Amino acid sequence: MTVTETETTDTSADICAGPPQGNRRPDGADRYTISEVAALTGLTAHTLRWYERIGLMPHIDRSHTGQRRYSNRDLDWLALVGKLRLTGMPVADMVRYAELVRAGDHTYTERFELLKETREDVLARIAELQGTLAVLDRKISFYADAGRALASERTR
Amino acid sequence: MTVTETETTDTSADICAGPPQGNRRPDGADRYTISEVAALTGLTAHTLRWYERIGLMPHIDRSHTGQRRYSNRDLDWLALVGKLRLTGMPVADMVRYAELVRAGDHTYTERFELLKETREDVLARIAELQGTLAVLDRKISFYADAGRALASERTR
DNA sequence: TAGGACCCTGGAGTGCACTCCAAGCAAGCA
DNA sequence: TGCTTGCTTGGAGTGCACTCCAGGGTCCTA
Repeated sequence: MTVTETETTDTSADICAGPPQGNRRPDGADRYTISEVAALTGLTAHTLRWYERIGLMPHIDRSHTGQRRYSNRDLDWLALVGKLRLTGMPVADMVRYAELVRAGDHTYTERFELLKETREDVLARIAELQGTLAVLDRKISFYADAGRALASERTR
Repeated sequence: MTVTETETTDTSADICAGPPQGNRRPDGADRYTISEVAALTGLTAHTLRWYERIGLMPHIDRSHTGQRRYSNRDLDWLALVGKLRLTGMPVADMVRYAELVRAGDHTYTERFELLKETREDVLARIAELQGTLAVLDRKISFYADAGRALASERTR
């Protein structure tokens, strides 16, 4: 049995994926230029090349003249990277994950652990934000009350 | 009527305030040194001085020899700043808010708007994170299934 | 009154995640 | 054939949020 990242192909369950990365080409005809991928992902061409340089991308296929040709699979990987980036995960950690994927099946457990840790981080982050939301809501209602008091002062 | 930030004194409703900023001194005896505030807030003394330099803090009281003496009110402000920082609000925006507070009552509406915008940002951020959580959960269960398959393969 | 811990300042340095640049090659079109 | 547009590279530059340093003053305790 082989544990690969092919499952990233399933993006059907994605909720609120940033910029709509709609018009994909069917598998087999999926050879996107860097600027097409930039448009599709919302990243700049600069950033895409940089991701590759630091090892965050698998080796991208090239045209006969050396230009990058991205596949649907590369797009899936970028979608995952985008999600992980949203969690605030440092790029270095994402590179580590990419290395594990490249290294093959024996890194399976480590990947699993990394994902579970990330999940915990995300839950903690959500809790933090909800705490902040509570503070914000108290302040907002304070200002709203003050606003009403000010208004009634004017009409008095 | 005066709309000040005295309401920040009420921290009773704070949920999950980062490092427990418990042992405060009673109002009137609240003259903390910079290192005490550092311990209380989890910020470094460097960062506290830097916050002051960029205008993120009100003017901090000084001892007769020029050393900073923070008050409970300063601590409250720092708690709010900490919350806003958690939302990912840029420091420049927090400085803007601080300026509005310093400027007085006539900035009331602007502050209100800023808080409401921030609230929207936080809600959007939470939604994003929940989207990421969904992706993470799918991947995690994929790995868990793969793990079970691998295990049953071994016992076969 | 000596020593060590703490505090002050302006300015320089750090780490991260991009972001841009210069110089050159390649493809499509008038 | 020239022009425009897009792609290539290594390396340098940017903006943010700290983080640290040098050189000096202050506080407290023995």
